[in-house]
Amino acid sequence: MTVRTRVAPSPTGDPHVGTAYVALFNYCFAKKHGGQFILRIEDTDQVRSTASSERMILEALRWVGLSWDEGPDVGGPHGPYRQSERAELYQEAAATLLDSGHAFRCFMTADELTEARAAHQASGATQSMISPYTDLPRAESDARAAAGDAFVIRLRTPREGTCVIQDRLRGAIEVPWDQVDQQVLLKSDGFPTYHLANVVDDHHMAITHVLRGEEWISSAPKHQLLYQAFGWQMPELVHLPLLRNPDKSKLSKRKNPTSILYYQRMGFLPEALLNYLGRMAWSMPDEREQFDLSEMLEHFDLDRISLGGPVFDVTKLEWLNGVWLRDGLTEDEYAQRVMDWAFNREFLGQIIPLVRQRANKLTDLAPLASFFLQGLIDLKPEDLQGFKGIESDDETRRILTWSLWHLEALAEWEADGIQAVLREMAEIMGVKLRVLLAPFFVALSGQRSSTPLFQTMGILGKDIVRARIRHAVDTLAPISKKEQGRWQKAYDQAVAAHVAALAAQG
RNA sequence: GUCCCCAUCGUCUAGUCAGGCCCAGGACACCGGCCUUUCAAGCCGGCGACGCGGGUUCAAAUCCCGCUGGGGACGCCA
Repeated sequence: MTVRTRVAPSPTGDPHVGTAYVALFNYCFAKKHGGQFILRIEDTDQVRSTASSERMILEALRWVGLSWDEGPDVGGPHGPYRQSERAELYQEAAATLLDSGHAFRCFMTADELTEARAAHQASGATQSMISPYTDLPRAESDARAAAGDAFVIRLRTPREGTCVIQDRLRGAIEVPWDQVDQQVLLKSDGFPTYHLANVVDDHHMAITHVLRGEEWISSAPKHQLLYQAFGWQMPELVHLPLLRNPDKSKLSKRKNPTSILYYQRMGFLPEALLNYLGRMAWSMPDEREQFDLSEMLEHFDLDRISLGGPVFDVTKLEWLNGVWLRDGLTEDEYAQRVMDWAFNREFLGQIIPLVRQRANKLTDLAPLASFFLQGLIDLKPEDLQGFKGIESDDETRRILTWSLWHLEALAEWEADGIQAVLREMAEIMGVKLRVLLAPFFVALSGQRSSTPLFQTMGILGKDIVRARIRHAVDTLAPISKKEQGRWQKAYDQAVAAHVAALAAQG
């Protein structure tokens, strides 16, 4: 049997380093065994999936040096490789489960569900919740469906006994069945959830081994149940430890830059980033720190995976990147990398229009544009003090923090959208736009005035902006847990009040 | 709260499955020194961990149990 693995990112945001980490291990495992590595796009969330996210994820994975044998861009014998294009397959699968009694229709509305969940929680129940439609006779269920009542299809789960799943790294894992919920398999929009789609696709794509994040362990019983219901052979499960923030929680963009694009923009080499990800939970037999993909592949062994969740330590990544920069490249290659990174037509082309009116000589460009080429900006508290219209450090910190939160909601990171969001923020906070913006100039460029802010932010990119703003806030004073909670509440209320006011206006 | 996973320096880890070679090795960071016109880089040195308690054993970082701690899941997200 040929080993076949896959990585299945969801195109709902920026390319995540965790995706590259999981992809790397899947790639190495498949290739080590002479097998194939597949890339599949899990875009069953109609609301959040975007084409641009998918494009960025593919580009980012290629950038770090990964490639796949089958995927939406390269095709393959088991396509299509985008779940939104495989809808029929899941519908059929769901119908099969309905007929075999392994699944049932649930007619609860979203509101009913929310209420039931609250009641369930309040009751102090220690078992998973059960739908009132679990045992609705099939004829009645069919009748309601035919009448046009909205429904989802849920998995019928055993209520007694213990489920045993096998994890390649951990051995047997036992989960009481009464803890396993009646997972929605098909949503009311007719699209499958991850759970159904992933089982159906892994089977049809002949996936033999699933290397995925540890966060999936708790849904493994449901997946196993599905394989059994379909009468399919289940792939071997390998749950990888999760990448962590410095505080040990699951790596998240609120606490740490997680986008591959950020590390690219910050001047990390793809080889170094991939090398570093290969050092997460894994080590070379001789413990060497620097290695490339082919070397990792040569020595890859699942048994060398350690199970403690590794903290993604940017400082060590920086050191490793330095090693690559110093020892891994010839001078010509180095020069080429610098050009690829920022000294190219495309990147300079974005910056030139912003600086040319402000410069009399080419030498004027360096001081005007240097911050486009920097990482974090070195700031002293005084740099962020004495703004007209701002009374205190806390006000500055709040302006920056709230604005950052507000910007998170932006679907597409470009100047016009950024402008709209910040204008709205000024209104919400009841300050003039120019007052609100003043700290941004310093936080982002280190100077009181610079190139036009919104366009500048667009070019810098979401992650650099986020990192610099956070750094500026920290320069004045790090946000304490208490403050975080208080501000979040106040922010939510202010936004709600603003929305209400707008609605009242008509 | 319930269930599940995990546990070696601050961080990444070797060693754990096949107990003795480990009063625990390497790397990052930090501190000190050497080199050097400066700063880096490099080299040398220092600091620093088997979470706790019970067992099993001649012998435990390694095996077993409990506790504690950390993490994850509990969505018509993935």
